[in-house]
Amino acid sequence: MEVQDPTKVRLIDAAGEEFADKGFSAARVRDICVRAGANGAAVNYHFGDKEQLYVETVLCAHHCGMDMEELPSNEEAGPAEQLRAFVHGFLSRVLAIDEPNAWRHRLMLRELTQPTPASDVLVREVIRPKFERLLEILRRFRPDDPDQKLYAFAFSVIGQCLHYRMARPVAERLIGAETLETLDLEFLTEHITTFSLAALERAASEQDRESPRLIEAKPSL
Amino acid sequence: MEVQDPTKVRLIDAAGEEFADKGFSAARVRDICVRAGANGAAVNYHFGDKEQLYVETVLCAHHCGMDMEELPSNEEAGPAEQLRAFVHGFLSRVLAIDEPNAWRHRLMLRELTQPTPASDVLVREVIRPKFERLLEILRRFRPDDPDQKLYAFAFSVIGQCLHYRMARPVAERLIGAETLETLDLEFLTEHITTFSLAALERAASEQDRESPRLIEAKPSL
Amino acid sequence: MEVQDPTKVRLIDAAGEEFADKGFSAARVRDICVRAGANGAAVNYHFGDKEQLYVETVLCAHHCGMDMEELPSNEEAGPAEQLRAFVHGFLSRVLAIDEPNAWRHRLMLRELTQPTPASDVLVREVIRPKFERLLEILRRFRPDDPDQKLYAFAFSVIGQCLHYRMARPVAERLIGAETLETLDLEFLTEHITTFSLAALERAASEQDRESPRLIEAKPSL
Amino acid sequence: MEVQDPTKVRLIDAAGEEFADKGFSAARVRDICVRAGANGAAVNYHFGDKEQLYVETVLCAHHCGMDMEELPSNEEAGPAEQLRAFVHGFLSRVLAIDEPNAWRHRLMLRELTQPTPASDVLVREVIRPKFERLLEILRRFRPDDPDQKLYAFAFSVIGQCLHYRMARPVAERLIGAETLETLDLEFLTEHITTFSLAALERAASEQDRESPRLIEAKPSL
DNA sequence: AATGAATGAGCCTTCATTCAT
DNA sequence: GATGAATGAAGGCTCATTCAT
Repeated sequence: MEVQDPTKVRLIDAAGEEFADKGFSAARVRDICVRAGANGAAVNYHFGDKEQLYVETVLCAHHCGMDMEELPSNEEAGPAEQLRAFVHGFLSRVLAIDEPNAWRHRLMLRELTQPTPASDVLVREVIRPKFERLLEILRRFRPDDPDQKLYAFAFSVIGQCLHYRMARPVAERLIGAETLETLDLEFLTEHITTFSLAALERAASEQDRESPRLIEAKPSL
Repeated sequence: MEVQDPTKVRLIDAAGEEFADKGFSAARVRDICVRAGANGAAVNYHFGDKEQLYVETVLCAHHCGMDMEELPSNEEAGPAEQLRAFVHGFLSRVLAIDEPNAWRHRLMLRELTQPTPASDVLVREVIRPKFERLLEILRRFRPDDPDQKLYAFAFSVIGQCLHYRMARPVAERLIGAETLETLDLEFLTEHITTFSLAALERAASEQDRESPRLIEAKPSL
Repeated sequence: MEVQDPTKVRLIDAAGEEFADKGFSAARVRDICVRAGANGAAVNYHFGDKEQLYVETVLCAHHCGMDMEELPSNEEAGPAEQLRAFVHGFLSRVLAIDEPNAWRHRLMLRELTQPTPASDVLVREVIRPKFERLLEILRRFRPDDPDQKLYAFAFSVIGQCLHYRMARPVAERLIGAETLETLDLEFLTEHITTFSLAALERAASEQDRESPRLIEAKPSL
Repeated sequence: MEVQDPTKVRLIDAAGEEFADKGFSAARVRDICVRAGANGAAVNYHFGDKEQLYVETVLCAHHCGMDMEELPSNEEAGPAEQLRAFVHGFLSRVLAIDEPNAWRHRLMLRELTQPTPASDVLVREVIRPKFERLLEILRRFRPDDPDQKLYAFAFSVIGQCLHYRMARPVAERLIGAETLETLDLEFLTEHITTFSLAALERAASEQDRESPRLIEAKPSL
């Protein structure tokens, strides 16, 4: 029933915003302290230096706030439903941008494209479990495909989702902010799930036709 | 037909590498000058300041080196072939990472996620034409879909491709560098084209049946 | 007969080591506290500030631990024996370096070369009595010499002894640590006493003959 | 005929004064820059950081200014004259305190008692040659003594000289500044030379009598 | 009596920029 | 056209000190 250290927490919260907005090198520890309402030496007192603050901020990003499980889906549901649940859960975090603690998502996205030593833990504890979960779902559609193919499927699903955060600023300029707003969580969940199901449910025989390099060599499978 | 100032060119080239590697704020003008074999005051002499150097570097990234129209697809080909050609062309740039001038791609990718004032021109002159071209292709598959839906299709295609650059560091850790190598240009062109065609070629009637809120009602799948 | 505050004592002991090793400004109060196993605010709590801690440490250096009067020489002994006893006592402290409380000696040596306000007391209570004692001894050799000459003799004796602490690091590099080890307390007591006696016992008449500006005149030598 | 860089030279000069006065850690680079009339970033521009400035300052201390050779003594002079010349030359630097460039001496004295990595060069290039020179002189007095004994003689000579710099502040308080002034270069040269000659010229037979530990064991030699 | 959290002054250093040549 | 020297602003960080408990 102990009250958690408010200064340190506020510091991490402020650092999260700054790091997510500006990146590590452009973020100023002074700004972080001001934002946290703390003294300019506070980060050095609590974290040693800027880099350790960054590490702790990234770790906190998925320890404290990323337990937003997308799992309302029962395991007994069909694979399509599981995929839809996965996409929904994934997108819900990808699209979260205005809510409090949104910096956690933005910061983790930064780690995806520009990994730092801090992202090792991130991959191990957050991303890999999620990736394995997706692979399981996909394997129910394509039990005979090699891993390589499954990976490509997984990346296709993930890539579609992530794109809405990664390239959001550009997307806004391309189709306008209002139109982009209409591509909301429900719409995109439906779209991406359907889009992906079409490929996954296509008969394996059809699938094989598509490999131009192996047409003669691989007759029936 | 004058030979361009070699120092200025070397400067932009060096700046491109630095900016692509480290981002704007983490890049050091001194490092850029050293890399270009120029004096420490060279960027200020040639470009005024760091920011203008960045702008010119970004502009050069698609003016000088983005002779990106490697699309050998004839207009008379079927839409599937056109899509394949588009994906192939897009992926070829996305996957280019080791070749000289690779910084141009990496730098533009940075602009996607963290747009700067310099990216306005980028969107207008490079990205939008490409996006429109993709929309044309997709519209031949789905002439009756609203724009909103077409945008979603386009983003699905683009997102799949871009993911292999955006999240490449993480992907390497997830499936291993060697396995990731096997997902090469040919393989991914085939995979993404097929994956997308499956969704695009599915009848619109099927498409519409998939209401996201009919989970229990969903009959067969 | 109260047991003295153990924390305060440990603090002074730790401070002594730090100050003797690094000097006043390079010593860190945090390191002192850590070394004393006390809280980081302990020195400010017990001593007010760093400077007062230094003063108290210097004072303690000769109050508590400088039971330096190990001179077993009887007053009735000849002056040569008294000189030997003095040199022995002085050297024994000068050469003490590894024993516990060695910081007291090292710290006082620092005060010799870089005096601080704290060294006023040191001179008055420790150094001057010792100096006067040496002058008494020397005066028995040279009752007719002026003070100026006696001072020079005294400084010659003291200078020879102190050199083995002052320039010890350099001496080690010059002749090697092992060879320097052979110049131990007994050896040096003998050497310095003999060396000095030779000068002291030389007849004053001889002494005066040695005019520095009679280089050619110098007869035999 | 090139004019030497004034800023860098002024910087070293100012640094010399500061370091000699306050030691490395207590010296402020800002003060050094102010004293040199240079910008606060000047030391970092010219030397990289404070530590490298210190090293260069120490090196400069004996490269540029320590070529004040005490050698007006001809090699053909007797050993006593050579010793006198050595003492004179050594003392002249030891006592130099008010003249310009005096910081060189004070700084090197600091290195004697508190050696830093920078003092390696100092020992090798400045101190050891001087020490060897002294040993040569002494060996002419005592050709049969072992090295150990010669070292002790050398340290006795050096110790007497150095004491007037090492403990000068304390000596002032002990005998008064005015009296200390009378112990000037000429007086001390004479005193220390005579003092040392008495010991050196004492017959070897006498010398041996003095070793109390070997009285019975070492009868005649 | 003693501590952990927090502070503020100031230091070293970095870095883009300018200036004289 | 280009450079080396020099600068000013600002950043991260250290450290002694203070305060509430």
